[in-house]
Amino acid sequence: MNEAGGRVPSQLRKGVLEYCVLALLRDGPKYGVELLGELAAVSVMTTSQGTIYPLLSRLRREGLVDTRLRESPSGPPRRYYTLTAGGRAALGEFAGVWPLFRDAVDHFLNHPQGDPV
Amino acid sequence: MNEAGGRVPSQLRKGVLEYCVLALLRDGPKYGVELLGELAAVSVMTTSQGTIYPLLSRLRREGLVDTRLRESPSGPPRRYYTLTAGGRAALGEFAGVWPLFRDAVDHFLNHPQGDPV
DNA sequence: CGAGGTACCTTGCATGGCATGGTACCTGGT
DNA sequence: ACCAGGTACCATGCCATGCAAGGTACCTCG
Repeated sequence: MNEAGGRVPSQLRKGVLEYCVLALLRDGPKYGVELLGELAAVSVMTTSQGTIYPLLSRLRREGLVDTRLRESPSGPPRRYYTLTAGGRAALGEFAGVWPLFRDAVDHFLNHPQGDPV
Repeated sequence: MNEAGGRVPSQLRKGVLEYCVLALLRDGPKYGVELLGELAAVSVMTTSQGTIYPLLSRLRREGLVDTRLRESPSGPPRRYYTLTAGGRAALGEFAGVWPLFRDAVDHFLNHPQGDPV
């Protein structure tokens, strides 16, 4: 259990983390641990290696990212992930659905006692 | 696969539907099919009986809702669900986390090429 | 008394986050 | 030469939860 947020965010991240990663890759190639850091910069998105690596493998298997192994200035080689055309398309699809979903949740949360929509 | 939205919304709903239901119950007791209808009023939240009934059973088991069987004016009796204090607390906790989560996703989606936060 | 509508519920599966544990590379100290 | 510690990658197994499919029961109407 994640102490910084508890049980709720873990379920929330389901199906969203994937697209946050794709979004981060718009800015250029990134490697696993780097992505972990950028996600954790927004604390509610903090996750672990046990989440990110299976996720990245899946993205690769589905052709949404390409990978390239590169030497590190200090440490073991890093696997850099780059968006493919398919990845860009998937991200675009999500960007279309997300606002609808977000507003729906806001709607349910913020309209007390039979407020008109 | 849900034709009205595809694979994305189904994963998005995970862990959120529960709180949308709790939010709907703030307005007073509701029964299963009624909740289905109110969720479907926002199309991205459309779901099925196979989702809602296990969910409601779980909420009851966890003490977030109370239930009461009542006769229907026409048809079989309906099981009405009411928020408990625990349910209200869970909803409040979610209402605290959700904006953080929502803004985080917006952040990742909307900040191109190294925009400062 | 059967057909159709309403309503409840269960079973089994698929998805995806997570804890845990393991491997390998590189550097720096002794 | 060797080992400790940091960095980085990856796999296994579990659990929560949405969903399709299928089942039961109540009520009304012809």
